Amino acid sequence: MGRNSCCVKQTKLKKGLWSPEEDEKLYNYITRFGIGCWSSVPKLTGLQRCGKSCRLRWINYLRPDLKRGMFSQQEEDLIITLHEVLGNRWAQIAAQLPGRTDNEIKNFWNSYLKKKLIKQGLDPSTHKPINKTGENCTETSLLQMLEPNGIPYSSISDAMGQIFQEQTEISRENLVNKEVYEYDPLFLSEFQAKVDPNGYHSNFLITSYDQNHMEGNPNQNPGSGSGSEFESLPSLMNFDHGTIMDTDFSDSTSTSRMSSFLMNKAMESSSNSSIMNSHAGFDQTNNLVENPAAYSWDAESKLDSVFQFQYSGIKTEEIMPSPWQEGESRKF
DNA sequence: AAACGGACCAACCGCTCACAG
DNA sequence: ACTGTGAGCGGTTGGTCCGTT
Repeated sequence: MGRNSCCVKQTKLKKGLWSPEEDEKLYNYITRFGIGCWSSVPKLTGLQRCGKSCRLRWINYLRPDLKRGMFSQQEEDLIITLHEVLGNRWAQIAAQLPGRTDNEIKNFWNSYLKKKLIKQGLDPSTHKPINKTGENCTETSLLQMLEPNGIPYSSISDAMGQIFQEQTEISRENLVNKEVYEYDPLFLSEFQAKVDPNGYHSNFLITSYDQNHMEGNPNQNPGSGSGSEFESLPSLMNFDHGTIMDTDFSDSTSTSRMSSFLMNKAMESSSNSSIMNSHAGFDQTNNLVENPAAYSWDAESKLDSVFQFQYSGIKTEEIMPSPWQEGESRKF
């Protein structure tokens, strides 16, 4: 039995979407004092929010190292591969994708990747081909398989649920026993070894993944300079992703959803660049300096169909858009 | 133009874990 | 060992957008 939500304790606490003013309060506080005790943040900032809500808002939205915009093909492949090994451990998956949040990845998985795997005939839970005997299938995938044949979901759902749950648990247990929790390049190599050469991941290749970057060594991020800047602010290094990297704010649709607070930050400093790199800089006193390029993007810019994705300071080849990037307009 | 439904995603909720007292 | 508290995680929900009818 869990405790009541912290937001329930105090009836006056506000819920729902954050206003630009609230964002600004939280942003100013964290950038000035760093991350400390979240439960005291509402009191210190004057926000009518619970600490939990403040933490979530910072992690998922306000923190400077967030990468916004669509997922690249590489990120997409990495998520699929990590999910195959880690399951729904979104935080651990997010730890391997700097600038992405667990919530973001979880939403991306549920809204797009899961369906993509199903379309490819793969079970999204096991990542194995869906076969007609139901072996290696989850409830969902089997239901999808049977439903077109005229068998109603409801008639088989309950009966199959337990069986599939057991299978999933066994599979998960094996993964947990691997104790793969931290980034390990050899571990990623193992991913490749596990990839079915005939399956979806046949083209997947992790190239030059920078271990120093993953270990939070900011000096291994040539060209950006952002890592070393963050190194000077230990209190802000308590992120899930301990590293800062170039951020692509080029996605116009996602920026349209930014709060006006962040948008204002952008407009203030977007005089000379259409697609900006996001660099949060800090001065000698560990205060965040509003770098002319920080939080800046051109709200009018459209994402090129072919764009460059900078990963760990290593520029990858041009990445072709995902099918859904080509075929449908999507918001990210 | 209005109604409807699906997709998306920010935020919440319930729970576990870690840790201090 | 027990209890209280805060942090963090994963599942779920509800509001909004957008395409279709």
